[in-house]
Amino acid sequence: MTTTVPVPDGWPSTEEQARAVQDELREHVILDEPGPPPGTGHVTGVDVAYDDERDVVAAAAVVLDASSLSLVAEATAVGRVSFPYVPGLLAFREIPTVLAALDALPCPPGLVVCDGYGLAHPRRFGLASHLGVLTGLPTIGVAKNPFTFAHDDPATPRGSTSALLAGTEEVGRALRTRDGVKPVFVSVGHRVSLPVACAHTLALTPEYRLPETTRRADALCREALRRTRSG
DNA sequence: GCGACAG
DNA sequence: ATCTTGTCGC
Repeated sequence: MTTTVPVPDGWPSTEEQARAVQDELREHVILDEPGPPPGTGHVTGVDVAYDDERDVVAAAAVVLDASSLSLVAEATAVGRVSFPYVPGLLAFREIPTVLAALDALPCPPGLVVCDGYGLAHPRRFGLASHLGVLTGLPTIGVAKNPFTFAHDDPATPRGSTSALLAGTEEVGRALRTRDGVKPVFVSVGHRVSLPVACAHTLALTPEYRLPETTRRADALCREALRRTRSG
């Protein structure tokens, strides 16, 4: 079942408004909790796919058992594109529909894994941070690119890390999830520590570079978008 | 001022 | 993100 969502009332309509929202909500991020132990409970991946031509966005939330990585539940939602893509303001484009997909789940999500950044953000409030503050859930961000941040190449073996740096501040880590393959970029969202976020990411990558959560959420939201086009 | 820039 | 064929390899 796919739920349909409108753009929320009061949603920012300018970049200036959106940045002001980030500056305000940032105060509510919790950074001093370790987060759920890797391999226990639920882990949920969220992702979105777009059809800018038709102004449609589809989101998916996929709940896995953290220990076996088997499917527990999944939900999708479709909505209107709520913001243009602006680097640093990605959350305003994705969050309304992602929230609807999470709400449609029949069980608690546990840790939420986002496709993008949390703390590693120009104002230290990326998608994962934003989603965490709005839901109260523990969240992390796992991105495929280093954005504007600096990093050294991690050593070759899976599990190797290097700091993601904004100046001298460590805002995340480059984490090698497969031997010799381009690393992913992990940052903290809400209520999870950086070492625990990296441990979760490793637990979610037994076979591929990207976490099973995001792989499955990606496949599901694309399928939901296709159903929107044909049905 | 110019370019770069998560998805 | 999305547009897109074949191709090399496990």
